[in-house]
This record gives sequence, C-alpha cells and structure tokens, in this order.
Amino acid sequence: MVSVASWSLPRSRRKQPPFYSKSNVVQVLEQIGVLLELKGANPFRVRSYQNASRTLASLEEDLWTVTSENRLTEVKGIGKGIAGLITEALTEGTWGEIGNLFTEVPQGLIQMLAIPGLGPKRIKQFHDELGIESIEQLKVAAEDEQLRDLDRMGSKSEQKVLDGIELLKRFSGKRRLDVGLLYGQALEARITSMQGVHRAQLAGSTRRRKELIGDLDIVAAVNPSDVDEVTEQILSLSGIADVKGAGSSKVSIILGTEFFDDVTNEEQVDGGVLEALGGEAYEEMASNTTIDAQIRMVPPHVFPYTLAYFTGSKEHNVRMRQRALDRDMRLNEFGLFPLDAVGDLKGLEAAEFSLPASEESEIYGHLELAWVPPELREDTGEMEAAETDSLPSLMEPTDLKGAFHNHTTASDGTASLEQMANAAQELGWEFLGIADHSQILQVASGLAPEELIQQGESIRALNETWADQGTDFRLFHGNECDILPDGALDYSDEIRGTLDHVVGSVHQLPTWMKRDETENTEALINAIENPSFTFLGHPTGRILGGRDGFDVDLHAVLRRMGELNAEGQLKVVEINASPYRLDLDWRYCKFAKEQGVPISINPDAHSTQGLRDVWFGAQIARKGWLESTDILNCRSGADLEQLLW
DNA sequence: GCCGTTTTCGGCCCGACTGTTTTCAGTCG
Repeated sequence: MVSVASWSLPRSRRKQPPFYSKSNVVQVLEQIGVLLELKGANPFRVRSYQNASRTLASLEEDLWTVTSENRLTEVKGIGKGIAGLITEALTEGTWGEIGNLFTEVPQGLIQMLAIPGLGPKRIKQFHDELGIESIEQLKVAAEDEQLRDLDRMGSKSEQKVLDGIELLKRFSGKRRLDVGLLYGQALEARITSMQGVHRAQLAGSTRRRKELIGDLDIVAAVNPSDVDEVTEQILSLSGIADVKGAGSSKVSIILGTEFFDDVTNEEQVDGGVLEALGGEAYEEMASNTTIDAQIRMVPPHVFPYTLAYFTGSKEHNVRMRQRALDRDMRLNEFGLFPLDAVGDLKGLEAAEFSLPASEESEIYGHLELAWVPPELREDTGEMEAAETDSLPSLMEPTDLKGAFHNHTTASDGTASLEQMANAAQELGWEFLGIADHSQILQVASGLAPEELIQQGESIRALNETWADQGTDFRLFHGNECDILPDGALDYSDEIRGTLDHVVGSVHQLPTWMKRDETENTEALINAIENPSFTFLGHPTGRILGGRDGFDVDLHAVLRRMGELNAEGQLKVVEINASPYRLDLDWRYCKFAKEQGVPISINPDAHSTQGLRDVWFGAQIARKGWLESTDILNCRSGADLEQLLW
C-alpha cells in the first residue's frame, strides 16, 4: 500500500553495506513506479517496478545475502535493470539516475493521486499545461474554470475534480476489516432480499479477508429485464451518502453511517462479526465512517464467473486468465470461452458460449484446479497448490479452545479474573490465559512483582475449585512482559519463573521506530532466546490505519524461533486478533508454519467482549494458510496443562 | 523494465463507465 504523506528517498542509518533494509527497497521501488506514472512513462515499465516491489516484499531469504551473491536476477520479476539498482543502493547507498525522480516530481502531484477519479495522466496534464503542483492549486484552477478548456476536459470533468477533492477530505484511505464486514454483510443481506435478485454475495478484498479494505464489491444475480427495478431499489436504500454512478451493469454508491440506522440486529449481519464487534465499533462508526460500494448486476447463469472475477485478487485473476489462455480459452467476468467458439464476441454476448458453471468450484474444475478458498487468492502459491490438490484444510474459528493473551482489572482490563473466566466458559472454551501488563508499563497499571505473585495464587485457587468440581476449565497464569529496547524482559528471572507463560511484547514504540531493522531484529531475537519467553506478542506493534510497526526482519525472527522449537523449547508467535492490529501479518503465517513455529490466535482482550475478537484472528490465520494443527490454542485444555504447568 | 519449448523483439489481463467526442482516452477494479 502506498502512503501519501510525503515521499523522499530513505536515509541510511548505517556506515557500511548493506545501506538499506529490504523494507526500504520495497518502498522505494513501489514509489518509483508511481513517480514514473506521473512522468508519463511506459505503463509496462511502471508495472515492472511495482511487480519487483511486491515480489521482494515476500522474499523469504535475506535481501543482502541474495544481493551480495549476485543472485538477484534469479528472482522472478527482477531483471538486469532493477537488480543493478538494488545492488547500487545496498552497496553504495545511492539510487542511481532514477533516484532523481524523487526530487523531480512535486510532492503535490503524489497527493493528487489520492483524489478519486484522478489518475496519473490527468495530473500530468494539469501540471504540464497549467503548472499545477498541489491540491490547493488544482482546486483554485477548477473553481476558476480553467480545467474545462484542456483537451478532453469539460465542465463535468471539472466538477468531478472538485467533488473528488471534497470526497478526499471526507473519505480518506482504507477501512479495517471489521468495519468493511459490518457494512458489507449488511449490504449483501439487503440486496439479497430485494425483488428481482436471485442471489447476491460480497466479493472483493472483504471476501478475501484483507486486513484493510478500500471499498465493497457486491455481485448480484439479476435477470436483464429486472435490472432497472433492482437499480431503483438500490438507489432508494436509506443511508446512501452519494451516488457515484449507475450504469446497466453497475451501481456505485457511497454508504454513510445512517446506513445502520435501521439495521436492527443479527439477522442482517453474520452473527460472528456482530458478536466480535460488540458495541464499540458502532460507536466509532457513528462518528466517522463512509465507505464506497459497487454493486454489479449480471444474469444468474453468469454469476459464479462474476463473483470469482470481483473477488480477485488482481494477481490471482491474472494467473487464472493465463491458465485459461494456456488451454486456448479466455476467462473474464462473463465466462470461460474456448477461443475458437467465441470468435470476436465480447462481454455478455459471448456468455452463451461459456463453459457452464453454477458454482465457483466448477470454474476451477474447468481449469483443472481445486477450488481455492477466497482468503488464499493472493497469488502466493495457491495456484500451484490447487494444481496438485495440496491446498491446506483451513482452520475454523470454532476450532479454538481458548486464548493466551488477555487482561483483567489487575492492569488495564475492565473485567475481573472471575468475569473473564466466566466469559471464556460461556464461549465453550477449555482454558483462558491471563497476561496482564508488566510493571514497567505504568500507563497501563502494570503489575508490581508482589501483585503478580498474588494473582498467581488466586488463579491456582480457582483452578483447584474447577478441578474439584470436575469442570474442564483452567486458567493459565501468564504475563505480557515488556521487551526492553535491548531485548531484556521486564521482572527478574525468578519472578518470571513462577509463570505458566510469558507473552513478550514491545510497547516503547518510539525507541523501536527510530532504530533500523538490524538493531530491532537483534533485540527481538535476544528476548526470544530468554528461557522464560514463550509468546511473541503483536510482533511489529502496528495499528491498522494508525501507524506502521517498527522495522524488523520477521523472517529472521521466525527462523530463530523455529530453531528453538526444534531444540525442544516452546516459542510461539501470536496473531494479535484485535481488528486494530492483526499482527502477525498473514503474509508471514505460512512461513512461520514452515519453520515449525506454533501460532496462537490471541484476542488481547481488555474486556469480556474483547475475547470474541479471536474471530478476526481466525480469519487472518485462514488467510495465512493455517490449519487447526498449526494453532496452539486449538489444542485441548488438558494437553496444554501438560505443556505449560 | 521483464520475459522467453512462438527467446533477443514484441508482447505484457481485460472490460465497464464516464465524459468527451463522433471513435476514444482516462480511470477503476
């Protein structure tokens, strides 16, 4: 994702090679792509930089190793040119000729890209012909009616620019998955119940369970003769803040918070989401949110193709299309067509020549692939797995039997030990891990050593009671121990030794944000190697839509954790299930699993309601290819007693 | 800029919608 704040080349914090980290390089390549677009470069050249950035981001090997061994061009998507650039950056600390782009292209042009409806071509046109370099100047020019005289511009386009600027102020950036699901599932339910709609389903990044969503895509099966009527019903939904467009196959709207004024409850929205969200999300939404939604209408027999197409991802679709082409077929949102049968027919007119499909699985079947769960459609190996029928059997939220990282009133939670334990039992769980904050975190009322000891005694007493009653439930006494900047853990070894588990977490973010990747990675590995350390809590400290996490080589960290597990120690990485965090990122889950690192889905609950956040963690675990056997908290309470007591 | 059992040039996924045009360019997904 490209951030729009302000762009400059990263400054190296090092005195010797490698001068930059992988995340530096990933970001620079991505930004070069955008800058080239704004200069009007060949679009395929632009894409090369973006592809290279993306491939590099998921490169598991150490970038500096690959670079110094001259193996960069072996990476698919990196050729002589970009390999040369990366090599120069890492060994010399400079970014060659192309680095000049960062000073040549005015920052304002980059910010204009965020205006809906404006792309690089128009922005370049405004800049070249009117000298416009900022959103403010663009606004003035539009108000002065200067834009309408440009080539292929007119008064409507000019107004669209003004609307776009206004929209940008109101609607900035991406929404979290929880918000997207709440709106998306409610919209899906309302459209499904409309007259003339055979079926409707939420597609897009929400269906793929991305942690952040741009807008909502709904695909609806509607007979052509009913399209006008359905369009009318959609446009008369309450809570529509604006209508962006309405054609014969697509309606584009902006939903405001009023959309929820008459969504009364569960029947409209997936119970899992609603339960997981509780009241807080509603409160937050009331204050800020709008969200774009597109509804695509297609005849019922085309529906599965359109659903698959608009579920994406773009990268997954490209692979699917290529696979069709390899079999002399064309795949698009209307069907799968043998090239010789369909001729020059386009769009819906070609649909009758399509191979039939009543469900998505048949499309994959036509291409000799197993059906790929939407969460996995990111072109991160799912095509190869679908080809060999080796897709994972993904875990389900209901597989969870407890969670390890939860707070009580002893630190900054709102529920007592007993209340949290009751809530866990009501969820049908067999255990609950308590991990209040450690003493150094005074802002969150971290526990003094004697308070921690006392908490342990209370927990043991409760456990005895349940054991006496024959209740299959127990509390594990842990602590969310601060990882200090040098990798030391809060409390003494002796105090930590009394605990069932230690969740090591970084909270002093400013210090870690200031340092480079190498230092942070070393400190984190230091902490993990501490014998009392068991869980790595929210590994990067990111807040979705709020702040990025600190730079760290998570592949290296997970590799080290894998080694320690191989030696018989228990080192677990957390998927922090709060929809504000979802950290560990799903992109690292498969790697963690391959390294033999157990994963724990932890709600980081600060209330009884917060326990339900595990639902979101489970979505991310699924997206990360995880099966229930990969998840520590899918094991039974009795098993875990053996492991932790 | 990358890639190659159609390899060193000529492709690179593809269609809808909008607003500008009178056949198409730009944007989006």
